[in-house]
Amino acid sequence: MPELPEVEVICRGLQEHIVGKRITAIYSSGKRLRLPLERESMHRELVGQRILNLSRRAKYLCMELENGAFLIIHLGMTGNMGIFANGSVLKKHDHVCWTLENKTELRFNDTRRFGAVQLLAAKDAKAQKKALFAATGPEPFSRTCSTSYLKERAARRKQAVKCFIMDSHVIAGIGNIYANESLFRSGIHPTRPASTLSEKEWKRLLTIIRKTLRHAIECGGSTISDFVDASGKGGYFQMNFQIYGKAGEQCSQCREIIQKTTIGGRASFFCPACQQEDQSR
DNA sequence: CAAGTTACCTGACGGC
DNA sequence: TGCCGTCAGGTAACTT
Repeated sequence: MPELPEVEVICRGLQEHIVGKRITAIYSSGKRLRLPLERESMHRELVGQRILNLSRRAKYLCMELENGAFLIIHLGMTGNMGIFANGSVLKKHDHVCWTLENKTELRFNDTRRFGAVQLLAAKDAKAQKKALFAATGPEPFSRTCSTSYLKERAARRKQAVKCFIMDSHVIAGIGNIYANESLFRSGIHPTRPASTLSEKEWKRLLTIIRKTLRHAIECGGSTISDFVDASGKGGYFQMNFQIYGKAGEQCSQCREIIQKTTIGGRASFFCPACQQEDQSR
């Protein structure tokens, strides 16, 4: 579920509640997440440490501690983070709780446990972090992620453009939903081989990806104000999807019936009129 | 090297 | 009512 905008909103929402606070205790459910939880070292490295900052890279949350350690959190499909009163009743699927000095707790909840909580120990955290993101593509809002960058990366790739923009090694943060939305809004058919997009099309697609992500962040931003107890507030904020999940409905632009297909094993939605398969548009 | 497939996991939902 | 199959999507390891 959480793609770049959701992670960004969670990141911003948590900041004011945790930055500057000291971790006083850690609880974990013992259930396995996508990666094994290093309970011992997490306790050793984090307890007593102040949180310096929280940032986002791709769909990961990166928490930096004053001793130089990092906590890297991925929300997987169903993960969420929230702030709760210390000692309040745990919800089902709360897997990790970091108690803070001000009688609150940061909690990681993840129904399907596709998420992961990774500790980067202080002594080589910088190097580990670098290695972790070595193969990760640029952030969509970064200068590095330019029209020419995308065009060059796509040069010899016959892969569907939808799979291409969802590839985190190419560009960070775009999941199935925003890939569908961005391609629809760009008028590009999702199965078009990535190498066939013109410079002009890449330019439009990049602009629209940025616009779509920014809009989604803004829609989610309204939930920040009441972020305490944010866990459980699922869903995709207030953003209205134009194409995702709309199979059989009329296209908002042309009234054509929206089609559904599978691309790269993922549900894909498109308007056959607005997103022509041949590239002569 | 590119690209396709599978595993990981739970809950919701539809069919019977 | 309940059982079963299917689907949902992020990531990385694996196969082709």
